[in-house]
Amino acid sequence: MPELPEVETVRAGLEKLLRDRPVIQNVKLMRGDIRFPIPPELPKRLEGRRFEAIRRRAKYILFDTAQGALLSHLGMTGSWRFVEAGEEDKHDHFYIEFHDGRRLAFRDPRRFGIIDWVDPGKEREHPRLRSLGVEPLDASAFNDEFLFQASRKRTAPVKTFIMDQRIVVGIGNIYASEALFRAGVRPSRPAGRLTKAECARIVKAAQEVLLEAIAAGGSSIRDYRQADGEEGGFQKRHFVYDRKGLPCRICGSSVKSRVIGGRSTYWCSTCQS
DNA sequence: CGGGTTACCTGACGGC
DNA sequence: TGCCGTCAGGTAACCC
Repeated sequence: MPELPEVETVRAGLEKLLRDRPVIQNVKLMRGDIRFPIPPELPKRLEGRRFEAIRRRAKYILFDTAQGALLSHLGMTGSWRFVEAGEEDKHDHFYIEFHDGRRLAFRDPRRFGIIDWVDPGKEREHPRLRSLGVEPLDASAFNDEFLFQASRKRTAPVKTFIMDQRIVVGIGNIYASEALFRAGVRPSRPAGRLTKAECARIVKAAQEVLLEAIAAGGSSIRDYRQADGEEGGFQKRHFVYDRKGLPCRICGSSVKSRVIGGRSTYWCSTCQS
């Protein structure tokens, strides 16, 4: 579900809402049965501490404390939300209760999310973080030369390639289709046959679409909400995603869709080659 | 190693 | 109304 813009929106929202750095009074584990079990020692790591900073790496959010960090991935349906009395849900996996009386819940109906603990100084070797590729908004790392070199001899479709988190992080199923539309490159093109110029267009398009989506608060298709509960607004500005059979917003021809790499993929066969 | 498929889960939606 | 099939912002574990 959430890709880089949604995760970044949630991170920024949490950072703002927790700016006064309230002390964590207690952590209540409700159910630990997500993809990988929630570490049972989470409460003792967090209680009595405060979040010194809230950062993002790829689609992960890191909540820094003085003695390590809480790591979260939202999977498809994960969310962080402040929950008032009476707003509890059976899909709440744990609550973080602050001294000021607020209660932050990690909610994840489909349970594809990840919660883990990162020991101080061990970020680079953490199993979930160590194989991640470059940040797409880091222009010094994600550029035409990088994408061109990384894609040589790769036969996978370019859409699958740019969604590979070991290459470049943060791009998921929505923004892969949207970026390739803007770049004028068909998603089925073998990555290894992209020209340098096409790589440059893909990099620029991906950075633009991610930044615009962040500015709009992300895309709310189904579950996703910002940290304050509001919907994102970028879904209104999708050119192709979820628009099968509808007219291309540029040329009017019917938007195409088929499964590539196991994921629904959208493109305009007139605008993209 | 690269590339392809399957599995993990719940809930929403459309067709009958 | 209800039942059933399909699909969903992701990723890890397999297989070849």
